[in-house]
Amino acid sequence: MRWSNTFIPTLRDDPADAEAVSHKLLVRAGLIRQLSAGIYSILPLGWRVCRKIETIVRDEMDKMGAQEFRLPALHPAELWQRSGRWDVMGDELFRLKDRRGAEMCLGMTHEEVFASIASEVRSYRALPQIWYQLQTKFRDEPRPKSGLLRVREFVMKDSYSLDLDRAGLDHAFQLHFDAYRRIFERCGLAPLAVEASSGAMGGSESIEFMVTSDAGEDWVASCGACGYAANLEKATSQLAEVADAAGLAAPEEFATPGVRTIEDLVRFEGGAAAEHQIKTLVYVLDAAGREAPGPPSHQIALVLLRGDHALSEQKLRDGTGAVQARPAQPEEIRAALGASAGSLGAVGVAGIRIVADAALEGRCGMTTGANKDGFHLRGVDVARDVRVDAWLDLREVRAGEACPACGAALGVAKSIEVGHIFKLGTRYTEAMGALVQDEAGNSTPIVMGSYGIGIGRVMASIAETHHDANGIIWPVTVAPFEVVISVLNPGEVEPQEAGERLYDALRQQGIDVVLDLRDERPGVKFKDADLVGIPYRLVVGPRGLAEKKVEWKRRRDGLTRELPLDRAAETVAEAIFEERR
RNA sequence: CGGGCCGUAGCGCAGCUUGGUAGCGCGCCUGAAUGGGGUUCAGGAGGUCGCGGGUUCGAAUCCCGCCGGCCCGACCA
Repeated sequence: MRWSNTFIPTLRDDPADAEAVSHKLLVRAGLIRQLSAGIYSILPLGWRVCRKIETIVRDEMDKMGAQEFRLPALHPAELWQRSGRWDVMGDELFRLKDRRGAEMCLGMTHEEVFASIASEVRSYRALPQIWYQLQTKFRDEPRPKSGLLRVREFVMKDSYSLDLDRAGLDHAFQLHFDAYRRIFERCGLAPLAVEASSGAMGGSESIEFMVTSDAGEDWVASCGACGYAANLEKATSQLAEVADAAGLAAPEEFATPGVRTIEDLVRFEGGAAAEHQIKTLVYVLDAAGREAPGPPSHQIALVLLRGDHALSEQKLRDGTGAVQARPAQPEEIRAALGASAGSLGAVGVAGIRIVADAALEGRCGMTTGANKDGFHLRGVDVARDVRVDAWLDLREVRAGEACPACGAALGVAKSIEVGHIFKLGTRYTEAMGALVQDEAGNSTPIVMGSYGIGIGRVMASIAETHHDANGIIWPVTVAPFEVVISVLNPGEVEPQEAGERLYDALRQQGIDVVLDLRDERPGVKFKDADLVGIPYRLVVGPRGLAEKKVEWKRRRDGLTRELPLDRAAETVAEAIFEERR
């Protein structure tokens, strides 16, 4: 390609509405343009990067024996109604009607479609299968942000494993785990594989691939000592024992005028330290759970935590089976408990579901609200005074707490989710009637797994982690071009011809090269090459040409060498072959 | 969905308080010089001032409504 007739609209200024580094750089370097909130056009340079990422993904998928499909993006409502997700997915599912008024939606993922196709698999002998596609997903995110990191329309590699049993699923899951490792590594990323919540997807086990970055939106707890890593939605830690004072014979009410928060009560004369308080939160859960179809019903629940602990809403959802969980409104709280936030407690409460964090188990001498505005109870013995329906892990882990595996201090870092793999089980295959006959002739639902990688998010994550003050620094494996030849005096015959010869020679070696013959000042070409992030630059200018040499510069670290003109193509090609892997 | 900020040329912005024929920088086009890190000079093109309504002799500017975008929060497979 020639730079002059390739559409590379670089910008000098950061776009005003961009915050994330990758957003600024991808726009400035001319890879993407925004069309609407969370909707982006991929420009030629961006598309080159995406295609290289896709090629790596396809290569690794094909290596595990997966077969590529192309499924529709437009789905009939009926499909989603069958799995129950039509009601569960809420506003995130783009819904529309066709001309006859039939309800449809745009696919946010493809478990339903693949499972319905899988219903044509009738015999265990046809298993296992791994099916995949690269295709556009639509999710009406409440808040798109950070350029390509969180969007409403994006391309995903999604794959689905079909197996006769759990052991088969475990194997397919492991194949994906290993393939994902290689894919990200080849893209220049080193994501952490972390335990994650499966959320509304359902299933028994899931692992996210997380790239540490401030632009990320998930928090990951990880242990530098033993390698334990988990999304904060799932992470646990070891807690130090708290010594309780001898309890009272019964809870004792005391006046606490003006006390509204845990902190207030810590400071209050006759109050209690936070770890000796019970935090009482009121939540509204949809009780239907994820198995039952139809619109969910709602239920008030009390959520109890140690005073100094924070609730993880995802753990609450996971622990209770709720799909939605939201804090109750003040009126709902008053109706349920007869008091307002600040004086709430679970002692003596009947007829309301009570879930408690495991850290409260066996505690006594605790202080909590009395369900009477301006009053609290002290001397509460949890086992004796509170009717707990379920003990759950509800607490959000904090940095510095002890690793559950080895006891070392956990770190917590912001991360971008670039991939997620799920062991789904039989939820979708049962719903879609994807049953096979096993060896004994019994009909049994296919066991399914699902696995996703966001292509655009991978591209943005690379930009997010590979850049400097001058622009992006693409790894050779995904770079829009591997080499740029900057000809400094394009108006003169000799440099131009030298540039063209180099260009032809590199093309012949199979190198992805762009020739910059634009009538621009050298500085402009250098700035553009750096901004766009091309890994290698060859400079053909009068200075070197006088000695039959060209300058070879590596973007990554600025390493510069003089190469003899007649050997340059060969030398550069060798270096690139080395880095392609 | 709650809170905040913002829509003026391809990009970045000023003008709005105090209404009077729309401006700056970059980029773009033409010409000249220059030629190893966004060079310089001269000339030029380009705008329904987000949309609709109102007030006014007159609205980018004041008022009302709507739409769109960004950030924080809620939410998020």
